[in-house]
Amino acid sequence: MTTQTRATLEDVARLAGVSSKTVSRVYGGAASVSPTTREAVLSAAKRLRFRPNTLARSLRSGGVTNTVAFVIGDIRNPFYFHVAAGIERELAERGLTMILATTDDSPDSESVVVDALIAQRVRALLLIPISDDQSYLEGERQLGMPVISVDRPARDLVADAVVLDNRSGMAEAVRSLTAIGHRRIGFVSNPSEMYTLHERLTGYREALREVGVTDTARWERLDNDPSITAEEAVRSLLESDDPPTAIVTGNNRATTGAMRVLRERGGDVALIGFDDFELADMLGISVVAYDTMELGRAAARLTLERLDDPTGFTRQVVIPTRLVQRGSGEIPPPAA
Amino acid sequence: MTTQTRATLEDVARLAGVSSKTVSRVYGGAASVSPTTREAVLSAAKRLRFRPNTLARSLRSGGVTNTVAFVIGDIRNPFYFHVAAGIERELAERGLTMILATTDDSPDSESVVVDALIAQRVRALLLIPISDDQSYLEGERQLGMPVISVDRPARDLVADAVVLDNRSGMAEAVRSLTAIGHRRIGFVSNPSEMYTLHERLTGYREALREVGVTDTARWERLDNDPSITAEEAVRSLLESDDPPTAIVTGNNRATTGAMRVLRERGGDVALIGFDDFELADMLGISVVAYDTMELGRAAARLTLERLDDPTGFTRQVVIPTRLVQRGSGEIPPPAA
DNA sequence: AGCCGGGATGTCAGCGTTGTCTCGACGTGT
DNA sequence: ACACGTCGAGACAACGCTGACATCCCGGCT
Repeated sequence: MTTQTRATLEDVARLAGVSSKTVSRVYGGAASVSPTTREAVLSAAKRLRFRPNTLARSLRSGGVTNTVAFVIGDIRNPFYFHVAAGIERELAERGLTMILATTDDSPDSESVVVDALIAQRVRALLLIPISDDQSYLEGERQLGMPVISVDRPARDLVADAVVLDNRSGMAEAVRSLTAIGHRRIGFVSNPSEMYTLHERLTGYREALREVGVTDTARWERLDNDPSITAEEAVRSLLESDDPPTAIVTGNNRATTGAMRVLRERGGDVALIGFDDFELADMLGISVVAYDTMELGRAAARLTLERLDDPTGFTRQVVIPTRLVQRGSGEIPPPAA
Repeated sequence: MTTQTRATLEDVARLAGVSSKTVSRVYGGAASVSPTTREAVLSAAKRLRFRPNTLARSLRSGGVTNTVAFVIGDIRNPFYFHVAAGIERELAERGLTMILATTDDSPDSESVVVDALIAQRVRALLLIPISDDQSYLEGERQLGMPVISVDRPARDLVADAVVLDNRSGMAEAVRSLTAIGHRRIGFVSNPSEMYTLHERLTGYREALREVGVTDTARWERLDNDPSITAEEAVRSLLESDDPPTAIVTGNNRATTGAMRVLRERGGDVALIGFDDFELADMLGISVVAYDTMELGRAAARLTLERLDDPTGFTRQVVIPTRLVQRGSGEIPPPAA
């Protein structure tokens, strides 16, 4: 009574009394099939619970699937999944499916994971680069596979990319602090990815240089040693000979860490974080915010663009940031 | 100079001077190939940038892919993502890939989305059911497709499931409140899914009945009207004739809402939320917590189990909850 | 010398689908 | 009555791969 095996075009054709090609035509759309035949086919298909086999279809039609891969480092990071959400949304509108793959933040596994995806003949590749060389993708690119780099540019590979306006976002934050009189401003970052850190740090230095502060090294705490937490970094800053009157952080984990320390110490040090986070409004934390989902959407749009025009010039899309003032960033320095 | 089309087994075979079957054997693993030949094949493959075509392989070998689908309502919900993370982790260890699909919380699109996934011949189907009838999956189940229901049981379908211990989790929370003297306890929930809401509400009522409180209706605010926010619900509760001295919430959005209202009113009403959330520790909010990733991991393990033993009895895994006391839930009633 | 076993390789067909080509039937215009 | 175009439908091959089976060669045994 139960079908042991899945129905194929042939099965449907046999039941409907037509050839398999006719069934194919019914599903394929375009070609001409008489209404009577179409009906017969559809009812047979329904009876057999027929589902066209996308695999076979893809194989026949030049190996093109409707699947796009998004490669991320660590799926637990909420940042990544907001981006993924944006991608998924935008792709779904074009009937593309997103498949998510992770490298567990291990640079070595990046190319392994990507290889597996290519073996699955994904239609395009979106990735947050973590290895320091993406040149292994050059061949794919030449074969027409769109490669889109997200959150940071690819290394040694010409590829479309979507990045944040890291530098000016951070500069804006620091300027808002110097505007109210701060000069000694700390920069704290958790171990984090080189590119974004570098850009944000540059923005920080630029903004301070504008008000004549050039020797910022003593206020920079960017330990890439994962054993040193942002909390410790902030404590060491505040206990130094020349403690800052304000702190900016390089990412949201650092912001939370800094927040905890500043809270327990009482609140006269200003704080502005990079990356918005839930409940930041409630906690009164000023941040450099941006539309995380839009980062994904933009990446997806770039993908579609590249699919439509494989030989076009590669583009880099920059997502703007904005300073959200909620209190913590508007605390003036002690002696004004 | 650039290969215009992707290399196939044939191409590699020709270059290596062997038959395509031999190349297949090199990649397939098991069979015996002399070291010399293997070398020749591998170097030819490398030269041609050959990547085996998983699609073709799957097609040939009975249409089985290594892809598992996870169907969720709204990808922006962080809850889903933690679950997805758990699934991905657990599946990756077995070489399975997770593909994420969303229904945009529209019950009607559930079966459409699932259909598309089946057309892709996914190996198993994990879903957070949102339509009120999953019987359309019965055929697939009979064809041996594992169907795992996550966070709530499937409707009208025998399927493995992973759920939270909603009822006793909530009961524990309420008991902790009655233990310190609360009797008038409000239950506030945002519009949310029926099953979990029902279970949690039942736990709430049970715990109150244990201390002789049976008429709880006046303290229940479970508007499924999305236009009524949790904030409003809490306000209306507090302004009623018989205001509660403590509030429990049915999900994390409701918790945040309640928290905001209680904060602005000053803090003599106790609050325990269902679902943990980031920074809850910092805000001192007591919650019923559970391991979100574990929910996903358990679902994935169930999937693997069902793949290994397609005819075994279906199981329901219950993820335990635990009460995390952080202050807001330990506020005693005014007149103790 | 003749036979057997087994390792290394090849041949062939077919997985489910669709592109290409072909064929028959029917309608139209002269 | 005949040529011609159009439309619906089928036959066949092929997409890239692997399972089943065949073949070949060589060492070891009687």
